[in-house]
Amino acid sequence: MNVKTLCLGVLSLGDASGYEIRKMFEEGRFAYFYQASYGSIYPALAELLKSGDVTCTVQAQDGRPDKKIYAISPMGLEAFRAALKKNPEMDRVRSETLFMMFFADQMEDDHLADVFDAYAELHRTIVDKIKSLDNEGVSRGRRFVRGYGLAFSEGVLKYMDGNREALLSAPKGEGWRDMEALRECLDKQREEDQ
Amino acid sequence: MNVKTLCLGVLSLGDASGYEIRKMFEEGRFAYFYQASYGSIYPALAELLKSGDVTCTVQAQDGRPDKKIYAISPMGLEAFRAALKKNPEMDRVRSETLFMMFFADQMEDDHLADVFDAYAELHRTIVDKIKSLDNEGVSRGRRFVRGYGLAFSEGVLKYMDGNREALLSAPKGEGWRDMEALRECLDKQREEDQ
DNA sequence: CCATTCATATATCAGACCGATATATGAATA
DNA sequence: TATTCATATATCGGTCTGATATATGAATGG
Repeated sequence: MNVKTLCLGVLSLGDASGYEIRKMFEEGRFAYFYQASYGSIYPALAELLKSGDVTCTVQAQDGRPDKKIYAISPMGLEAFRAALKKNPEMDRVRSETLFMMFFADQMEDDHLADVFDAYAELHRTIVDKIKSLDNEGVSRGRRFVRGYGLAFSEGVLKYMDGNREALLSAPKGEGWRDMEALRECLDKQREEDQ
Repeated sequence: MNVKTLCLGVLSLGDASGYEIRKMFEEGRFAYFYQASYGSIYPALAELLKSGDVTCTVQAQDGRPDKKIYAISPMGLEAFRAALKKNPEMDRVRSETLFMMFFADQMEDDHLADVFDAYAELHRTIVDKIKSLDNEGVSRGRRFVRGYGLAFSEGVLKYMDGNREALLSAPKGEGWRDMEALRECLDKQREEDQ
């Protein structure tokens, strides 16, 4: 599912500018489960315009650059519907926080606690945000992804709150090595190589 | 956190080949919260070798290509530790399933049910897999990310199981448009433009 | 009151990453 | 026996990102 399909999805709900589309993916309603940046959105819109999948009108603004409003075309809607008929690819997650915490034993205790607490706070913020949303007149698909997001953040938050001390106070485990042991290892290897 | 840092993280736990590193990210212990492919791993290892952050030994194998085993160096371990001292970037998630389900009203009912059920089954598989793991002798960081993953999948699975019928049977909402209404809209716009 | 930062707008481009592909083996499956 | 998968090494064209550029006004801080 490339960025052109993402843009068609957005436009299937209503006309929007490139700036607005980016905002939805980086800060708005899609931000929790998909991202797209200016670097891919504007080229995608240009190609969609070229292929006839979208149309574009320019709005002059007072004291601001002109605004380009994109609208999906029947051809574009058909292309989007075709994409919805496919089987989705596997989710792809990149969490620097979880990756770092996997190496908790190699982190400084204070920093580990900071990273942990910031992540918990982020989930708290997400829970509060989703709970404050009004679901009246909202499509079932949108309600579902909100509920999914709420269940996800509440679930991990509960786990984190209940395991904070267990993690931060646990003894450092096996399988990691400190600097001295590694240097000895490499020194010995260098001697053997000579 | 680029792929070189990811590789250093892996090698801080033990020596590994490029093939093994890729397996850990695409199928193994990191797959749920980070990915890296051959296309980025091999170039990253080459650069780490060049910069002295890793060392490499070649193992001949019977009837198979030679195996290159990479080991982290003291310099590399220092670089990884420096990375762990930083604040992590925001998580980035790309979920084609959630994006598609956001547009549930535009999906065919049978396909919507198929995608939903496949996603629920995936989470069930994750729950079973994590529950079957033996946590004895496992580092606290690793235990934490397992617990986090379990809480996440259990939480969303419970939500999905409890909301399946509500989603699949809900009436199609507002805010979307069918093909005919859109065509009318565009026809009218075209008339106005002439 | 002025400088800085943020928001609203349009874009581009160098660099990072991916997935398909290539090559070379053996093992498993139909 | 042919096909597919696993174990190994890589590369490269295509996609995407994030920083940057330009052009405005609004908000904030000194």
